[in-house]
Amino acid sequence: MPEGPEVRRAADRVHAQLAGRRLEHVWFAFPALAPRADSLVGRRVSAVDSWGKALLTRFDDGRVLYSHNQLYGVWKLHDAEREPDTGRSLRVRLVAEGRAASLYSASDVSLWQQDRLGDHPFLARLGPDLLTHGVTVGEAMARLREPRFQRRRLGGLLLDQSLFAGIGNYLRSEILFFAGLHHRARPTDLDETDLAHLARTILEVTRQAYEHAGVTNRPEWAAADRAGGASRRRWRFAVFEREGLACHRCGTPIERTMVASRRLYACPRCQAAS
DNA sequence: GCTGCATGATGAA
DNA sequence: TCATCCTGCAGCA
Repeated sequence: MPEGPEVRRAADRVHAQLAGRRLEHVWFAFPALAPRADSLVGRRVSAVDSWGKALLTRFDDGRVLYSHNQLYGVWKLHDAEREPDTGRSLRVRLVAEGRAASLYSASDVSLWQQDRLGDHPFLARLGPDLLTHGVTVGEAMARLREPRFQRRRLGGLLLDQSLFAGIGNYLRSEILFFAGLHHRARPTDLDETDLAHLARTILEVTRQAYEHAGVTNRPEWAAADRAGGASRRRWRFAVFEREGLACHRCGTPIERTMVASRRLYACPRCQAAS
């Protein structure tokens, strides 16, 4: 569940599974963490939330479990007595009052004191989370105008977690498409109207992905794709991974390029360089 | 079975 | 900007 919206959904699920419950069993695959597992037994899970792509499991003694799934980590919820059927490697298991949450495959996990979380090297550099920190359009515009960001090209800037935490590679393509912008455009190139449109699009596409389990395509376009027999991988997005297929807006074939060492998909007509 | 790629991030240059 | 690490999996023998 790689990008911010999916991580937030995972956090919601783990929260619903464990929040308020007392831990009966804690297991860590990591040598640095394993000795501390027993010290969590008896504590309650107070909340599970996310910040960008980081998932934070909070305990009632002020400690916080940080986990980052990178490309492959996944949380599974299950009954304590029932082992999930997965060939993946178990990394974390939290069992509270008979209910369990297990983290598989993730390799970046650490335990922090709540008041020292700001020392985490990754969290320390994160910008506001678009879903959890209640960013407004005006605040997003102001952030895009900050001197350290305003002259950078959007193709690289949107992936920078210090701008807004949680935007990943598929959201970058989707946001630029819905904003009608070329990846080489800079915030300074945009007038008030276009900057507002970009800010609103960043918030809306991210929110849409959160509410619809990662689907950012417009319902009517997705329906048309599905009617044509497209797989979820194809109908899920408006442009991402649609190289060679007709743009939903103008029919021009979608193009794929590498920008900042990542795949970027765009409509050469709707997102022409200005 | 092997290879390359991936919705990610880092550190060196 | 590039190589590298992390792990799983799709695609191809």
